[in-house]
Amino acid sequence: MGNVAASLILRRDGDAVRIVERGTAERGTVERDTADGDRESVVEAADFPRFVADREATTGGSPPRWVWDDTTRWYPDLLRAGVRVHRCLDLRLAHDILRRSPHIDQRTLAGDDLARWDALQPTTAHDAALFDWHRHEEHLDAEAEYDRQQRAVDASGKRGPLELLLAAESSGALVAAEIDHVGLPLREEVHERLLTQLIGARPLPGARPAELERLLPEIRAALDAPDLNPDSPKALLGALRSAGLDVSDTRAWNLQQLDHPVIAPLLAYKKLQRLANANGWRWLDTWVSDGRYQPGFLPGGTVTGRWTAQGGGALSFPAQIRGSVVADEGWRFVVADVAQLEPRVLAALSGDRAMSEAASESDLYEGMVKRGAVKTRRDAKLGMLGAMYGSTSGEGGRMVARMTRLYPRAFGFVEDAARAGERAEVVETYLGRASERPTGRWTRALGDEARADESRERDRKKWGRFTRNFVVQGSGAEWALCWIATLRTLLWRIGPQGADLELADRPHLVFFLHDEVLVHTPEALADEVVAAVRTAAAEATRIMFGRFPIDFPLDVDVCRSWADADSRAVRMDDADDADELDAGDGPASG
DNA sequence: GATGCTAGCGCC
DNA sequence: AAAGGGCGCTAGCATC
Repeated sequence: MGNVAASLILRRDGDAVRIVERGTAERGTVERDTADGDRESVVEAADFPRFVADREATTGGSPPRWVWDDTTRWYPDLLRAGVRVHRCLDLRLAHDILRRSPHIDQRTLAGDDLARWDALQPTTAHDAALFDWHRHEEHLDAEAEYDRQQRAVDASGKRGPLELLLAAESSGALVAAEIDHVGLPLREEVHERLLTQLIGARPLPGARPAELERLLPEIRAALDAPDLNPDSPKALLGALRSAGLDVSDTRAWNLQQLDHPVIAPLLAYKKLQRLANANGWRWLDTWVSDGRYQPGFLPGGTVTGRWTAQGGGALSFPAQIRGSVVADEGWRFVVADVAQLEPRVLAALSGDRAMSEAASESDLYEGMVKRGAVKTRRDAKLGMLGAMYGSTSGEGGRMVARMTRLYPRAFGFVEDAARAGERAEVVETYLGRASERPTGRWTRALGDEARADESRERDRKKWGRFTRNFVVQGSGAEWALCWIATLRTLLWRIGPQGADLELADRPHLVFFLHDEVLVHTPEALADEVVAAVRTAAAEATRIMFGRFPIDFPLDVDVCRSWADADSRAVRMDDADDADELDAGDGPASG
């Protein structure tokens, strides 16, 4: 990720910020740069944003790296002050990764405040309002932790991949903070109109929306259950059974198979009720203001390294309401997603040439069909999903068995990961994020003495499916982090340059969803943004996999509304299997 | 009234 | 007999 001119290690000290500047004569070493020496300065909190802005502006070509305990404790304030940084090292996120890594000598990370670093949690907008800004972290010694981490990584034997992982993770933290800062453009009036069309006008507090109120008597009549509340799964299940329907749960997919007058209105009701609950008026009031939705992204929130979000449901933003996401006047969205990210990552991490050859097609599954490996796209997909999730029976299981002969390296790779998990071993992503160790009931299930017990055997298999998927999902998340980190840097160079131009004035990332990004950009710069998105993907591939031949083709759309980014929909229409497999197109694959 | 759990469904 | 991974979020419901 380029040469680092200097690391500036930050620590809050009362109402001031103490900054230790460490030259890095030799990248990654802990030795102090004797030519330059450590410089320590103390800056009043009020002057800190300007200090950062100056350093960002004056370090010609080689911006500093800000080393801080936790991006969520530093960066939002800077962004509010109009200051953006090029790069950082997030010690909290790095600590989490290193603490789990089997390549790290954990003694190297041990310090007086180890437990505090272990327990350090990101702050949220909610916390920020509750707690004084330096209450939690003022005693955390970033300099000591930084030194420990550097030593640990240097001695790990995996320095290159781990440094890349920590850099990518840290860049992700910057992206997340920036997205939360600017927000996703979402027009309240469009959303309200959409809700009104689908479920009726905004109801009075406590009342059901009109469309639900309309469906309710139909459902009750069809089941001869005049007081039924369909929102109660228990009551609904009872009513369905009383009506003579043979059901064991009330899932929509199961109800769909049944032939009964209640099914149509009930499924319609469930669908609309879900929308009203998850993304209705209350959601709008809570999470959207002044035309912006703030997703509350938490980088590294998942064991596999995928992000999570808190509160607003950002990671399950329904396709149904993406029409509310509308670019500003004179602006556009550039929407890009990767087709079959995880299968492609698997081909590369296992070094499976046959699979990477099939991946030279924009549709990996068609590539397999075209090369005669499988008969239909549907078969290819069932087999790939089965391999990544651990199907053992049914069509998926059969395809896994067949395709294992065609792609022994890729299929063997996930198989090995599953076996390792079943033996209670830790598995790793491509860059070295380690899976958590089994605890609690899992420890018992994975012990040697557990062999004969059926329920423990089930648990053992389940843990194997987790580690099987971990290596693929986690490595896919790493590719995606490299992608958005590079894209973020490229976007900053597009369009007019100037210190007075803030993030929201330029092309900027507004959403990230595992394998998909949204960039909000002035219309005139959209073509440049499209090129940047593609360049960043190619660069991510090179950074991760070097010369191994693997393609990560993107579907890119320039549009006014997220709903108009229809490459995904078109591809699913073309497919012969959109309805047979789960609602999406597989894991983070499009 | 607060808390923790499950069922169900949304996303990848 | 069947056996697909990772999440968040809501309402309902049991419990304290």
